[in-house]
Amino acid sequence: MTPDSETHLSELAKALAHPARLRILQLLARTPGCIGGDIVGAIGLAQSTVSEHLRILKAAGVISGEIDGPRICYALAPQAFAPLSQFIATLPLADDTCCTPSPTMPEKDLT
Amino acid sequence: MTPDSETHLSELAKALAHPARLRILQLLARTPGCIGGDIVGAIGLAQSTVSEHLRILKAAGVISGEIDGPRICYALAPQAFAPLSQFIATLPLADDTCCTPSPTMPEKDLT
DNA sequence: TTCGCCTATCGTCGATTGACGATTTGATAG
DNA sequence: CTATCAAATCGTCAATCGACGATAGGCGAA
Repeated sequence: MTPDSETHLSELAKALAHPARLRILQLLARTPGCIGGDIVGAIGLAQSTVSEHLRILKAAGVISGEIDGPRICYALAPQAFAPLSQFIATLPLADDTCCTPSPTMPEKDLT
Repeated sequence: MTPDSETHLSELAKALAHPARLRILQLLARTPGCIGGDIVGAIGLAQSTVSEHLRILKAAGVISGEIDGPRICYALAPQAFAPLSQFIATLPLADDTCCTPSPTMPEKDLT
């Protein structure tokens, strides 16, 4: 794992690390066509705040914004999350570690 | 999607949203047995900083810490990431949206 | 051109995060 | 009991984040 890919992965994760951004992504996934300012109404935050979240998502490369006349058409770039999925998928290699209490049912840990 | 699960997902993502924590998770995944303070040496941060990252990971439920004599045995809880993987997996539903430039090859977007 | 709508950017604010050294807690060894 | 080592917690600091209102820019309609 190069420091580069580490940074990239953490930036991908950061894009998902906010409820508002999760909602935006879901909204994009659900909406059949293009969507612009309707996002503001659906999310319930100020227009400038939503724009900022969209900027973050775009900077992370997980959405793209196409200018479509007076508005903008946002679309998911689902492939962008592949590295993150892969990373998660490679983690459970160690499910036979010495003292895992119960990986399949970790109800109580010493929080 | 309940507000609850939104929060939970964003917290899972936040656990991954830092290079040091990614490195810790990888280290845990790679290490055959238990591991305690060796993490500090491997990560290259101060002991208190590493301890804080471990606390965050534990709070997110993605690792568990078992007291093992004078040290602590940390172990992954790989299942913890399942909700996040699922969320990502459900996103590409909209790959037929009106104006996706090219979901399979989004080389250039209007960054 | 001028108006109105949609989006982006700017500036500011409080809250949170990340890092560190210093200190405290906990358990084993002597 | 005391020394020692590992880990957690505390206190502090700079940096980043998230939200907002205000403002600026782009485009179509009148």
